[in-house]
Amino acid sequence: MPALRTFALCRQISTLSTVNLNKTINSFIGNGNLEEARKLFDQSPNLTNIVSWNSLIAGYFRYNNFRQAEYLFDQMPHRDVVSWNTMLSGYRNANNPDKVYKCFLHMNRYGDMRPNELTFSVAISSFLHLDFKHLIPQLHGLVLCLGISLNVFVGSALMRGYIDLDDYRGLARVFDEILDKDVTPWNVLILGYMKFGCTSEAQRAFDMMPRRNFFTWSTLINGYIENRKLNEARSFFDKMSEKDVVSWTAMIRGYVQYGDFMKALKLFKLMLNSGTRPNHFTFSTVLDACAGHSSVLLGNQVHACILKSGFPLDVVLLTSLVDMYAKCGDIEVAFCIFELIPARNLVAWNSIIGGYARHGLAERAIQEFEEMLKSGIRPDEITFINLVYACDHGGLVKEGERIFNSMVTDYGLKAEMEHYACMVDLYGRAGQLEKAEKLIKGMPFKPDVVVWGAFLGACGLHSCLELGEFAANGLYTLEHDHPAVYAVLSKIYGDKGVCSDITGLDKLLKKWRTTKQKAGSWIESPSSIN
DNA sequence: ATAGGGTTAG
Repeated sequence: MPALRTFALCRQISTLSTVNLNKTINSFIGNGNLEEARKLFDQSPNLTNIVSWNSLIAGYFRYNNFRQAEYLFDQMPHRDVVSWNTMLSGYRNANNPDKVYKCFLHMNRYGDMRPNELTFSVAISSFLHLDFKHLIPQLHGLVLCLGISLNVFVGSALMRGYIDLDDYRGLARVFDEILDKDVTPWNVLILGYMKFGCTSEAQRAFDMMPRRNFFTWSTLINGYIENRKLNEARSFFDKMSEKDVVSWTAMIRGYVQYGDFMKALKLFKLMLNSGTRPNHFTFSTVLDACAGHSSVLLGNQVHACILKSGFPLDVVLLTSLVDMYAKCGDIEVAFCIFELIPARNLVAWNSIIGGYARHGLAERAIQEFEEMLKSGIRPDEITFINLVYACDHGGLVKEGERIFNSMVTDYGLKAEMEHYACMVDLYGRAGQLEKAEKLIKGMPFKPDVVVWGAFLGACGLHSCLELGEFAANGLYTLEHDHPAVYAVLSKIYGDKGVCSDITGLDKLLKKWRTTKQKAGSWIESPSSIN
């Protein structure tokens, strides 16, 4: 009897100490003191239980010490479902879906462990926006087979999966099946409807949901922006009670995206007056607006605003400045700022090369390209669009041809529509119409309006009747009343003294005169934000 | 001890 009592007492003491040990370890981890936590853990091997192991593993993941987390996991005498989930969630937060996948397989194959809701919520959410997303319906099947209920976490993750897979019905079905929906599944539903372009369904969900939070409003507004409904977006944006930097920036960005630069800049001014402080996302977006508006005056004001705000000029911000000055016509200032960028990345190089290209400074564009290669940055498709564009506008036919070919042979990049359009323009301007024709005929996809337009323009420039008709025909198949068709053809016919054999060309010409596209200077007169 | 939504650069 006394022996039994002693045993019970010991047990109680040891249980208490284990709880205390866990508490102490956790408080060390909470303070970021992993070393102390580990020391304590190692010093009391007979007091550690599975909770302390799991805590330490989670702690190592939190501070990105994957090696130690994996080491401890391997050393564990027993693992429970929390141990596995901790590993999955650690890998998920480290953006390592590959390891999530392997760990999930391992858990089910050898772990003799039944996955729970948390397992699925973590696994599914790691597979979003990736090739792994095709596993998501299978995981859904497994959830059903195991009789696991669709709680808000699993449900929301699954909904996002179906959005990813463009499965409208999957999305709606999962939403219906979620038990005790809180605000998140509703938000995801709005997100999905907006992604599918169903703005009125999204609006209806917004109207009928029982509770809304900040994300609900953001999701609705961003959805309207995505669907080009700027007025709706703005009207909800104005009704939003607590706007933060992100919502302001998203709204400003929306205007920039659709070319309404002045509205973007005015909204930026409202933002400053509202007391919300811009961050580098905002500044970068606003500089984009200045660039689009081609107003170096506004750009200067924003530049001054950035300097005054004491905001650190990082690569992104400096690149936006380079782009802004280049697009506003001040390529020399753009270059000065470019030289200030300490660690130039691909986008920074592309900006300056693009700037030179737009200014017709082909040699300098190519020179910067060489520098870029020397610094070990690999060019991408955009780099080559800029380079070919530079050669096009600088009249460097041979060089353009060489660069275009090296893109494919030396860098393994695929020529896209814009590359072809530039090359056609390049050959066309130089009068090498046959080469342009050959390029068009050899394209792996159907030429678009820009390609045909460039070719047709070249035919007009060099008054080539036969190819001009070929080009006009190509353009006509895409757009029946493209004004360039009649303009260019009538010029060629005039030059060649050929009678129009297109029925009603004169009538069409008259129509063209009335619908002629408005031309405007790229550089607008400076104006202030008001 | 492990879990979920919105914004950058060409």
